[in-house]
Amino acid sequence: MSGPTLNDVADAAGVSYATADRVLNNRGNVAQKSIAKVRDAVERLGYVRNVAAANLSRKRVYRLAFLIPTGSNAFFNRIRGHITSLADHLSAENVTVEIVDVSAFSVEALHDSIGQLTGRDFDGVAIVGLQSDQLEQPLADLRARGVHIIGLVSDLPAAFRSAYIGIDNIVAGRTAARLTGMSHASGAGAIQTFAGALDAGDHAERLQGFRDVIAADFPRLEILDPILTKDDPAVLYDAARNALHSDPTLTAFYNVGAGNKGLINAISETKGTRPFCVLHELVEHSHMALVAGHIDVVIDQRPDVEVLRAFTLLRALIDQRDTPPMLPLMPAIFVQDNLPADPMNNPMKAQDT
Amino acid sequence: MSGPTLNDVADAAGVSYATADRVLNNRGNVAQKSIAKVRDAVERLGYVRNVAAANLSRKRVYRLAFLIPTGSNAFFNRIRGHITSLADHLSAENVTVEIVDVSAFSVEALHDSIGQLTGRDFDGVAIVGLQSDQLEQPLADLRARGVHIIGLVSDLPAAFRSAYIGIDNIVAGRTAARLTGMSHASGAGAIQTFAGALDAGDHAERLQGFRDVIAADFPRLEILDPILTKDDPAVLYDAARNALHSDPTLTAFYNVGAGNKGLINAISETKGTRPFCVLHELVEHSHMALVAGHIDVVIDQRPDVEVLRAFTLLRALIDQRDTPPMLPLMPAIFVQDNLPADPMNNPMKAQDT
DNA sequence: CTGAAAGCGCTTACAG
DNA sequence: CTGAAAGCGCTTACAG
Repeated sequence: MSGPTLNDVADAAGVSYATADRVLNNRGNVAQKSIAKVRDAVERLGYVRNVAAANLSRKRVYRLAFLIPTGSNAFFNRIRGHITSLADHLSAENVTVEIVDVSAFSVEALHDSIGQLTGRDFDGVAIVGLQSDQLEQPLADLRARGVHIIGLVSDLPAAFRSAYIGIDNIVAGRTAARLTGMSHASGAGAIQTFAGALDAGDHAERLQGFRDVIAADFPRLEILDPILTKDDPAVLYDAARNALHSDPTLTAFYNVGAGNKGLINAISETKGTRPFCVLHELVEHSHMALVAGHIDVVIDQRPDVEVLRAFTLLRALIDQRDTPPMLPLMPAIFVQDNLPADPMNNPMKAQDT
Repeated sequence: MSGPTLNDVADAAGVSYATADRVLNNRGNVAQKSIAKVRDAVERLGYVRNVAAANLSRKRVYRLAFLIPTGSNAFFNRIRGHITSLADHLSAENVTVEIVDVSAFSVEALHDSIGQLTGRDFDGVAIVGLQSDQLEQPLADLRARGVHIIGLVSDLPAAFRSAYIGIDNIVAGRTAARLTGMSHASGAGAIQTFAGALDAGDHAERLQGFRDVIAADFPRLEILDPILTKDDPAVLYDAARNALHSDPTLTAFYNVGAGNKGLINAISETKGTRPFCVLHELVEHSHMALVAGHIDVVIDQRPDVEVLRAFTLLRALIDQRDTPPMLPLMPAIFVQDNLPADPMNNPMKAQDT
């Protein structure tokens, strides 16, 4: 069962255990001839290292940090919850994690936070990033210390992180459009869109995916220009209320950004029929709105899966293992009937994708 | 970081390492007084056993078996694929798995297969079950040998297995109904349903969930009685073709069962508009049909997650650990835009829910 | 450049 | 009922 051990390899190669270990872990200081013999033996025996044993021996500790935007944003609170709950689970496997709060949307704040990480002796960090070359220097410094870096939910400058974990926002927008289109049964309609800001990459991308699908497959639907909300519930509330009252021809609402509480409140105060309503991220209030029938569809990026993948990836990176193949993450569609039982939607074992 | 070890516990309790171990693992033969002292020390120190070290030491091997229905059923082929790919991953952790083929839908065949397992020295088995008291005897025998048993996808008599992993089919049917209803934009319509057979519990349940939602929230939609297909693509093909030609008032198709290839073929041969179409299980042909626009929605039970959970649960059971909390599995909704990149939809780490 | 040895946190005989 | 010791497969000083 257990396959050959390093001992078997060393024997087969005719070298000592220590030497076999050296070539396997590229510790250097080994004669070419020995390297060849060991490599050969590994090949022949099909040796595969026992990671559990290795970690036990090494007393490997994984010191991880997550840089997460602060604020009352329900989505990031959910992310926080997933991190803590997984960290809890993983404390038995010698991983410790620290969640570092960063001012949302501020390049400067992020720059400084990354800088502060540098002295801290972390092994790996996951960062909810921004696209700005101002971040390159602190990221490079961090990396120079041997810290592994990945982007989470929102990417960092690509050359300065080992991987990115997040959904494709164009796909998320397309998915929203598909369901919105469906809901019109090939009838005509007008869709009011909302966005936080259009210079933030992800909102623009979602909107674009949305437009692409509507244009291609639902040509009878008109998309009204997005109302910009700064993701502020109060702005959403006013805008939605106003749209609801002043434009009875609207057949759908689509908010690509946050601040949904305001949108939901505006809808719930309206009597009679309402527009078909799609928004992003399953959090407590969107969950409740789905159940109450105030909205129809939530497109969710599965933060539980994202967090789980972040841990898996970071550990693999730290162990210098091949990183497991990470398929693109696809957004999940929720209606009121397939809602997860647990409001936190906990990663159980999480194990599940 | 690493917390207290059993050594610390033994010291604190004033007993030997071996004795501490005995009470922790309930090996018996320990004085009440010692037990109390150890329990107390564990409590005080917050000791938590290092599973990796335990397994390393024990040379624990997990011999698992999966009993899966044979046949060309694409869904079960997908299940098989997930099992093999995960098994591959887990071979490094000393788990071996054998997939045992069983004739589909046959209580006798299942009875015999379970019987044959009894001599085989497995530690845990996952069985795609049937509800029949004929299975109780062989299950009881198997269990008497210390084999852990769980139901997978379709349950066994509940008293004779430790857990069941599968979706709630009523929920699956409700979800299908929600999307079907949505697609009518509060217009009227008529839905042709298809089912393999109505005595098979899961089909009846899906249909019921479907009916419940339509009746409650989409009263203008009429549900036609299901055409029974035995999940045979040829039957589906003929029935769908016939319905398409003879009843132009149909606005939707819903197949609760398998045999979708036939349904898809019938639709793809039809010119002009077609009914809105919802079916179950994402497999190669339903995936392609979604992409091609022959169907609109696939409700999927996430076999990757199910298989992953089966492994996790079986190992926990075998280790006599508390089984991780398993939230009810919710069906996933796929449209052509949020389809997984990998046709096999591999459980990466799978880790994800 | 190479080896022998201790130790990671546990389990499993074995001997009292 | 209790303990001392070997061993699981590795890594890490330490000594050549």
